[in-house]
Amino acid sequence: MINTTIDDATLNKYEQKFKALSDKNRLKIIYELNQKGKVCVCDLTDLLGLPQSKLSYHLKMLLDANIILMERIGKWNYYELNEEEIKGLLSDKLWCIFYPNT
Amino acid sequence: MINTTIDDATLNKYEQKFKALSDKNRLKIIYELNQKGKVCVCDLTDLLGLPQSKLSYHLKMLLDANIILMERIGKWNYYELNEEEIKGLLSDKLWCIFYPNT
DNA sequence: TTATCACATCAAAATAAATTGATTCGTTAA
DNA sequence: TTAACGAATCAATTTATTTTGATGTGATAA
Repeated sequence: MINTTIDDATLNKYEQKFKALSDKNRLKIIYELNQKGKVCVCDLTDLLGLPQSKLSYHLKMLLDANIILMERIGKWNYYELNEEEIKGLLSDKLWCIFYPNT
Repeated sequence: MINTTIDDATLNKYEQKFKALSDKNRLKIIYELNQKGKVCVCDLTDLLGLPQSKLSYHLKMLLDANIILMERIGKWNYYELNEEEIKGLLSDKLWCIFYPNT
């Protein structure tokens, strides 16, 4: 057997993605985005009861990991799940538990 | 629509599992365990070039998250992947990229 | 029995991530 | 224009995680 190894770029990439998923606030954000679809930050602060700067911080973690997508419309920033990315990452079983609306 | 929510125990559980996956050392451990099957700690220190206490720390993270399993045989501790758990967590696509021997 | 091996655990230090409140920036409404 | 709004960003602090080296523990071999 060839002694295969795993390249650093791949490790970094998945480290980042799992880090993004490894926080209760962010898991709740993902849950809410699945429930509501495309949501602006001001609505998410209400839904989650988080202060704005904290929410922005966590949204950025998820955005940088490509787990969510952003679209600016006027003065609102709308966020939604990047379903393709999430499905490439998580099992069907987990998707069903976590994201029951799909 | 009923305003469903997600319970705290579930959030805690997945937070822990994703945290366990969100570290390069631990991703490498998982990769090696997949390559080699059941491996004792002393062999893993060689394979990964990590000091023993550091390796023990990361193995504990993975063990606590139920991502790996341990068996003590004589004075050796053998670790292996908990494949069932991992497959319940990660997508097939990711499994293939990360764990090419299955 | 004692020495050694394989490993876990511990306490301290170093590093990283999250929280907070304030500030800034672009957009729109007055 | 300017005031207000929606949201990002920043600096300081708090909190959590990781690393390190040392010590402890149970199993085996001498």
